[in-house]
Amino acid sequence: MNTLPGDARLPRYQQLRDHMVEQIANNRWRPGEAIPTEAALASEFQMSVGTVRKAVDVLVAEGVLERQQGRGTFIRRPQFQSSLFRFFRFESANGARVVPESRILSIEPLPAPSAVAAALGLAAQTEVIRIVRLRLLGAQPVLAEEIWLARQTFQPLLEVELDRKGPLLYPIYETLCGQVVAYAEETLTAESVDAVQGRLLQLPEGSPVVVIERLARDYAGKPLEWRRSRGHAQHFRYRIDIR
Amino acid sequence: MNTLPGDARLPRYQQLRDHMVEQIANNRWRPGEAIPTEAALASEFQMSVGTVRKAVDVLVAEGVLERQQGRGTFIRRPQFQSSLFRFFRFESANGARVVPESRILSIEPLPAPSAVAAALGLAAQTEVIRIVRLRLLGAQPVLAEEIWLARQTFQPLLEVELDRKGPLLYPIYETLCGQVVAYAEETLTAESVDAVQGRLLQLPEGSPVVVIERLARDYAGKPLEWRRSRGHAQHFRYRIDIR
DNA sequence: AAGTGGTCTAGACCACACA
DNA sequence: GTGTGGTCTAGACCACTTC
Repeated sequence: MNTLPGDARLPRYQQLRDHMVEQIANNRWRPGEAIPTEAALASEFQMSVGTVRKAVDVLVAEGVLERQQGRGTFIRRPQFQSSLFRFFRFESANGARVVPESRILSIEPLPAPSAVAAALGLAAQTEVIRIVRLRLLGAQPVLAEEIWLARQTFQPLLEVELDRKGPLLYPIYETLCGQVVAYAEETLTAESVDAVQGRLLQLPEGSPVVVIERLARDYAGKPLEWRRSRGHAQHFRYRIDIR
Repeated sequence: MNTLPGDARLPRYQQLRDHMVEQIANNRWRPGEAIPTEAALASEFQMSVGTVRKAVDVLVAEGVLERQQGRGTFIRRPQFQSSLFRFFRFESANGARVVPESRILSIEPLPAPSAVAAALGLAAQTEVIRIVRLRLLGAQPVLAEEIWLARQTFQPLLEVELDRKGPLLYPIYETLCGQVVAYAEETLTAESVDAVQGRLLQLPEGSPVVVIERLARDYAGKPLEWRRSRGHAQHFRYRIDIR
């Protein structure tokens, strides 16, 4: 038995939803784990199973939870490497999808430029870490990325050989820095590549490139990472259903 | 009282959902109209209100219906002109969003090229209508569009002065041809503009443009229109939330 | 067989729209 | 006030997973 915090004017299923998000944000439940059964939650918070189901429905629709009939309901671990696949077609010679390798060109602490500080919600000049890296298929560069992180939180990254740890950063954030990326906002634009980026991507200056800016947040909504990725427009294809 | 058609092994709420989609597809209910109340549907199909609510929930999530507390549940009329706003920022001098004007450059019947026939689900060489038009803000072209329609269904378009009827085609399809666009699939790509399109858009050859291909369908899923729009990448910005 | 989520019921009361 | 959708209850039984 327990009582729900939060605004009592809200529907009870919303209060429960908010409470569960908070549990996840506070690492009470970890990604991949099962939450208590619907019956257990109903009895803990003195509500009917139907109300619990409605709260869970909301979180499933938001992509936070995942139901598995007969097994339980689990905290979903977001699959962010799929993000690039939504935008860029990276395929090996036989047509299988491939995660491009990663080559880190630089990683260094520096005072935050004002745009980065604003995006990450930091005071101007706060120390941040900038990572510049290339993503490659074989020898061919396909994406150039700039990644910005608060130094205070991500200091451990400066003390390891990142390139040894594979192309995906978010699992590293989780194991090394205890930070879980839960949501992200992405903005797509397109532009003509400049000389610097063109050299990185081995494209003639003026070639069309697609730019993806991403702000990644934890379950509590706190900004963790800001990154800007540029890729050759020729690999870019994005499909969407509208109504 | 009534019985539901369809696969009786499916959950009853799914059967009701399918039935309602069929009603809409057959123009039994028109966009903007209210569907029967939940209580009426429950008694008509001999199920509880909770089951009706679940069927309606699904259709609301799919964007087909819209609930209005205290008023009723309505067939949603899709607002497709907002599609371009999702991708391109068209603003007047004072920052307000504007629907670009339309200037039709050509409209003519011709045998379907094979790619168009495939997209529209027509036999090769079926007669189709091709519309080429520019979208402009003031004197400035911002989008160039190619639009393909089955001639048999859209013949009335050839017999009117389309430019007199405003920049939005879908309301015209509805009033003149009785066709309601319900869903669409869009594919985004980017490329360097060629000489022909560059002249239309008043851009130097090689400038980056974003290409949107759209296949629009009616409620029954039948393809109605295939179009390809090109716009200057500088106006392109698309934001998305991921999890 | 036991435990989980999935479907469904029949009712209650609340919040909002509208005449 | 009447009618609509919105919330919530307390059960029942089904389908699937796991032991």
